[in-house]
Order: sequence, then C-alpha cells, then structure tokens
Amino acid sequence: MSSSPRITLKELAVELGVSTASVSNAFNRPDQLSPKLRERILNEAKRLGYRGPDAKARSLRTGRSRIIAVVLAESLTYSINDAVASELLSGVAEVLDAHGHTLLLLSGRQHASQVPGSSSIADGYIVYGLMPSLMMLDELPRLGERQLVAVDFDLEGYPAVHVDNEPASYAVARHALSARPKRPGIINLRLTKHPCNARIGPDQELLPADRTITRSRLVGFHRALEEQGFDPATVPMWNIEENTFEVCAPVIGEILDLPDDERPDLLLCMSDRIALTVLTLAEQRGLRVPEDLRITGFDGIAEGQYRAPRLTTVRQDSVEKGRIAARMILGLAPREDRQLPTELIFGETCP
Amino acid sequence: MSSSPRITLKELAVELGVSTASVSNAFNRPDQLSPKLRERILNEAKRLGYRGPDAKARSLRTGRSRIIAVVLAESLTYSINDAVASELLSGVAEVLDAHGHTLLLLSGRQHASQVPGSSSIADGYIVYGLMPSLMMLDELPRLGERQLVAVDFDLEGYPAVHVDNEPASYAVARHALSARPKRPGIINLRLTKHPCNARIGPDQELLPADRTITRSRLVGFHRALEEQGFDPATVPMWNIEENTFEVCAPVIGEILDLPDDERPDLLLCMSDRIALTVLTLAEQRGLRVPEDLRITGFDGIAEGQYRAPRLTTVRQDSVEKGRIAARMILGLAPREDRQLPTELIFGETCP
DNA sequence: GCCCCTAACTAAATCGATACAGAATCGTTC
DNA sequence: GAACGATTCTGTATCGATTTAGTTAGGGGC
Repeated sequence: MSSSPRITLKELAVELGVSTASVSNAFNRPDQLSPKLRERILNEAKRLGYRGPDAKARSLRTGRSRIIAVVLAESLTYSINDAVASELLSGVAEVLDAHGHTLLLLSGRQHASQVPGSSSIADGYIVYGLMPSLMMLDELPRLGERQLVAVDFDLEGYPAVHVDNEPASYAVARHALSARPKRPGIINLRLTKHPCNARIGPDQELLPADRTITRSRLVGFHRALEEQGFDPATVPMWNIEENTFEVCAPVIGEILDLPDDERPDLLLCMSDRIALTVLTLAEQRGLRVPEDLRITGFDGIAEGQYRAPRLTTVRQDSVEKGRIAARMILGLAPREDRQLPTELIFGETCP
Repeated sequence: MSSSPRITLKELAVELGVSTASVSNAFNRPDQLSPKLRERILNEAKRLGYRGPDAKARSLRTGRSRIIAVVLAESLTYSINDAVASELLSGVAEVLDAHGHTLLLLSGRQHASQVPGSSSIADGYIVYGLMPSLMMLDELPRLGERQLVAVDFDLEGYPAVHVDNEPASYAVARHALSARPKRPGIINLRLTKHPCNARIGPDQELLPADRTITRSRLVGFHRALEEQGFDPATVPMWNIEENTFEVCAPVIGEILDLPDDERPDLLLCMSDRIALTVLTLAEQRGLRVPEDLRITGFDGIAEGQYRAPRLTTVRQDSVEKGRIAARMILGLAPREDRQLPTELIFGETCP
C-alpha cells in the first residue's frame, strides 16, 4: 500500500525511544526483552507499516540468507519442463520448504556469462548435471568449500549424488541383448567433449568416464555388448545435445531412415525422452516395435509408462536425489558421495 | 577450493594499494578507470581468489538483487509438479533468464508462517493464485507498490494477469449442454471460503466473484445453465481443495458411486486434473464416456490430449501468462490488468 | 609557461540490519 | 541495607560493498 519511503529499524527505534538492539530482538529473539516492550515495539511497527528487518541487510550481517540455489545445466525453461529435472527440483523443494529455506533457480548458461559472483547470495549450491567442461572450472573456485553438492556428475572435492549408472545401464543392455538383436546401436546424451548432434565418428573425443554420468552409462552398455560378443568399437553411436524432442528428432530421423540392412534393430537410449522420440518417429514410419526395432530408455519418467507400448527402461528416483542433495547442503545429512539404487522396468518396447 | 576466510574487496584494494572505489569500478564500470589498472586489479583478484563483489553487500547497497520471486499458493513441490503452475514458471523463467534475473520460489504457505519480511530480498513478486483470504491481507502491505503482479486472482492496487475465465467457462458449458444432458453437475476448485473437500451445501459461503478465477468460472457455468433452462441453485456442486489426484479421488469416487438416477451425466470440472481424475475413475467403474458421462475440463494440459478419449476443455496459455507477468515486474510491459484469450478444445469426453 | 579541461583515481558516507560487551534495573537473601 | 545475580536494555562496531564529491595528474591550446 504505502509506497512512501520505507521506514527502517533505526527510525522505528528512534520513534519509540529504544535502542536498535531492542527492536532487532523484538523480531528475532523474544526471550531477550520483556514481553511488554516487545509488544510495544511490534504495535508501533505495525502502526508505522514497518515490514520487519530488511532481508538484504540481515543477510549481509549474518552471512546467511536461507536461500539455496540450484544451478541447472540447461536453461530454466528447459529444466522446469523436463520431467527428470523437475523431479529433482521437487525433491529439493520438499526438504527446503520443510526447513524454512527458499529455492533460487540459476541456469548454468546464464551463470557463465553473467557478472562473476552475481550468484553468491545463496547459502549453498546444488549443481545439477553441469558439464565439467564449460566455465565451471573457472567459476567454481568462487564458491566456498562446504556449500556445494554435485548431482549427476562429479566434482573434485565436493560430494556427489548419483544413481548407479554403470550397473543400471549394463542391466538394461544385457536384458535387451538377450533377445539377440543383429544390429544394436546407441544413442548418447551429451557425451562428446565438443557439441555434436549427429553420429559419433571414431575420432570424436568423449567426456571422461569418471566425471559424467552419460559416460558411465556408455561403459555399462559396452560391458554388456562385449559380454554378448559384440565389439563395442563397431557398434554405431549417435550423440544428442539436448534432451528435447526438437533436438532429438532430426538425428533419430536419420537413423530410422537408414536402409533396412543398416538400420539398428535395437537402440539403447540414454534417456526416456530420446527413447520416446524414437518410438514416436518409428511408429510414424510404420516400423513395428519391438519386432523391427527394440528400444530401451533411461530415467523411468511417467510419460513412458502411460502410453502403449510402455518403455523398457531403468527407473531412477530423481525426487530422492533432490532430497538427499538438499539435506546435505543443509547439513542434515553427511556430506559424502551417495549412489542410489535403480530399478529395471520391463516394458513392451523391449520385452 | 580455498575455504580460507574469504577475501573482500577492501582487502584486495589494500593489497593493490588502490582505493576500494577503483576495485569496485574494475568489476562494475570498466569505463571509469584505465584499462591498465583494471587489468592489474582483475589479475590480482584472480590470483588471490577474490570471487567478485559479494552479492549480499551489493544488494544492500544498491537496493537491487536481480532476483524476482514467484509466490505460489501451494507447496513448492506441488507447484513444480503441477502442469499449469510449471508452465507459468517456465514463462516467467524465460523472460527473467533473458534479462539476467534469477527466479526465487516461495510457497504461500510457508510465507505465511515465517518471520515477516523474510522474503523481501527479491526485487519483485509475482503472486500466483493466492487466495485473497489467508494471511495475504496482513502480509502484502509489506511489499512496496510497484513490485507486485498478481496472476489468476485480483488484488486491489496491483495489476493482474488472467485469462477470460467467465466467457471461457460459459463457452465450454454451453457446448456441453448442447447435448442436452439430464443431470449436470459441477466440480469446483478451491471455491469455498472455508476448506471443503466434499459436496457444497446451500449454506456454504463462496469466495467473492470479483477476486478469484474459480468463482468467475462458476459464473460462466451458471450463465450457460440458466440459458438452457436449468436453475443453477439446483445443480449439484462439489468442491476440491487441492488440484491433485490424491485429493480429488475420494470426492469424485463418491460422485460416481451415486445411484444411477442421481449420478450426474455431465460433469463440468474447473481443471483438467479434476477432469482426468473423473475420467480415470469412471473408466475403472465401467462407465462409458461420453455415453454415460460427459466430462469437460479447464486448462488444456498436454496430458489431457495424449490419451484417448481426449479431454474436451479450454486451453489457456499459462506460459504466456508467466511471460507477461515477468515483463510487467521487470518494467518491460505496462503495469495494467491483462486478460488473455482462451481456446475451446473439442475432445471426445464431451463431443 | 600558464590556464583550463578531461581523465583517472581516492576518501568517506552510506545501505539496514545484528551482536557483542557493558550499563541500568530489579528482586532476593542474609 | 548491602551484596549479589539475573534480567532487561543500550551503545557501537561491523558485515562488504557502491557512490558522490572532490583531488591529482596529464595534455592541448595559445
């Protein structure tokens, strides 16, 4: 209502003839002053329209803001819409909410180009799936030691929350290969060092296995392939840069339009979004799933289980990942690497 | 890396033998000092691991934080998962992102119980669907004048962003009634002044029509009903307190379990979530849609259009609502009430 | 060589609170 | 009534930057 120059704690103190300390205490530590004075202060505050201690000043003085930031690899818009990312956010939000903290969303992209340090208002950072490349290596030393948790990637010196990507992708690939497909193929997600939205040639440099989840998933796929007598080096791979239909579709279209004797009859996909896009485009082309083409995903998003055929995939509990990361950042859980179990889902896209 | 006591701008200035003003300028106004000095400062900053100006201190001094808060009526967890709310967020995020702002998520519930003013760190507030009841009337005077935009409800003195709820619900109801159902019913969403998750009796007090969108929707339904010769007072109504399957299901179960001659053969629902729950539960009971039961929704969420039968509903562009609200808060659009158009979708649940 | 103007830099006030150490007040107890 | 401890309250340094007004240095014109 009143847009008049905001009144400050000090002015309120002068008005009442008490010290600023008492006014501060009236709001923050009721036990430090008499109930009578406290009430007088609170009444006068209400009368003058004092909004309570200014959060900016308080956070400067105390060093804490009760804000936890989630730094997202992709744009905010993407992350809010992406099923997996929003599950993570939901888990984080649940814990923060319960402990009186609020959630600040930062996109890794923007983060990079912005004025350095613009983000340091939060008490802690949950970094989700940021590539270790990018600006992160420059940017991260800015953050203190105990205020960062990595999710779905590894970062030297900070705790990370993962699922067991390698065993999980091994398991799903092993299951898929048990049907003895002739021409398996792999569709990766953000696996190459440099952006690449196409087939991966032999000379393409990949991200290191010990830092990124997608590389771990590939290791699992390869292990299963080898076990079944395939030479992983000869199994065709494609790379997708962004986990959206729009970005996936062209690459997948090319795969499906290969001549019959070159087109894979099994596609191991690194995300459900990719797998669902394969499914949609395959159906459009009149390919039968799973007869002509078997498909597996990774994530276990709801959308994959609604429609028929249901996706064969690995379910990971992203909500729980978010909860754990949030608890770590709030100091409610030990700050140590965590690896969550996954669950194989047998759908109809690869029975 | 270094968890050592963070270095400050002042210490950096002392180290370099220059004034704090120059260091500040080196980061904020390159044109205010010689390139040579600037480079020297930046190098030394990097060497000492100075993270750039502290955001807390800066925001206190400048009065701006480049943070915009979205205050959500429900819990954060709910809002992130809810299709409509997350569309809104996505629109907000898109604009904020493009203009170098970040997004803080606050839940209206928490907001109420927390220390007053705890939220005032943001430069502006987009309040989404908060009930005018609750604590809002107490809490809001805390906020300044030009830093608030209401979405999907009205608040004296602040601009609001809506869709044309009354005409839209009139249109969908009119369409539904053209099939001449015998026993129409209405399932409302958060319409009663006091919580009520059951049938609404004649003595229940409803929220005022001029402030809440659900009440406007009811007005539209009633107008269509009257036009078709029904007395709105005799048309049964139920109320749902939270737009989730779990909360909807019991109430809807009761409706569907009514004896055949009492069970509505048309249910006008105030959200797609409600309508989809009706659809699911009706199918479970072996009711035929639309033969035994016609259903209409409101929102136009994707989920309603994937499955068969597709939902007959009204599509509102929540992403655009978010964009507009964000532009208003950033001062990129005039601060005035906006009413967005909707689109009637003819699905199979009420052909 | 002198004056003046611009560019480069600095000193110090300020943003709005919190929290420490210490002062005043009060009621007990001996 | 003096001594004492607990309670209540105050004065002031401090958090880490930004910004205004002002000072110094450098360069051009005559």
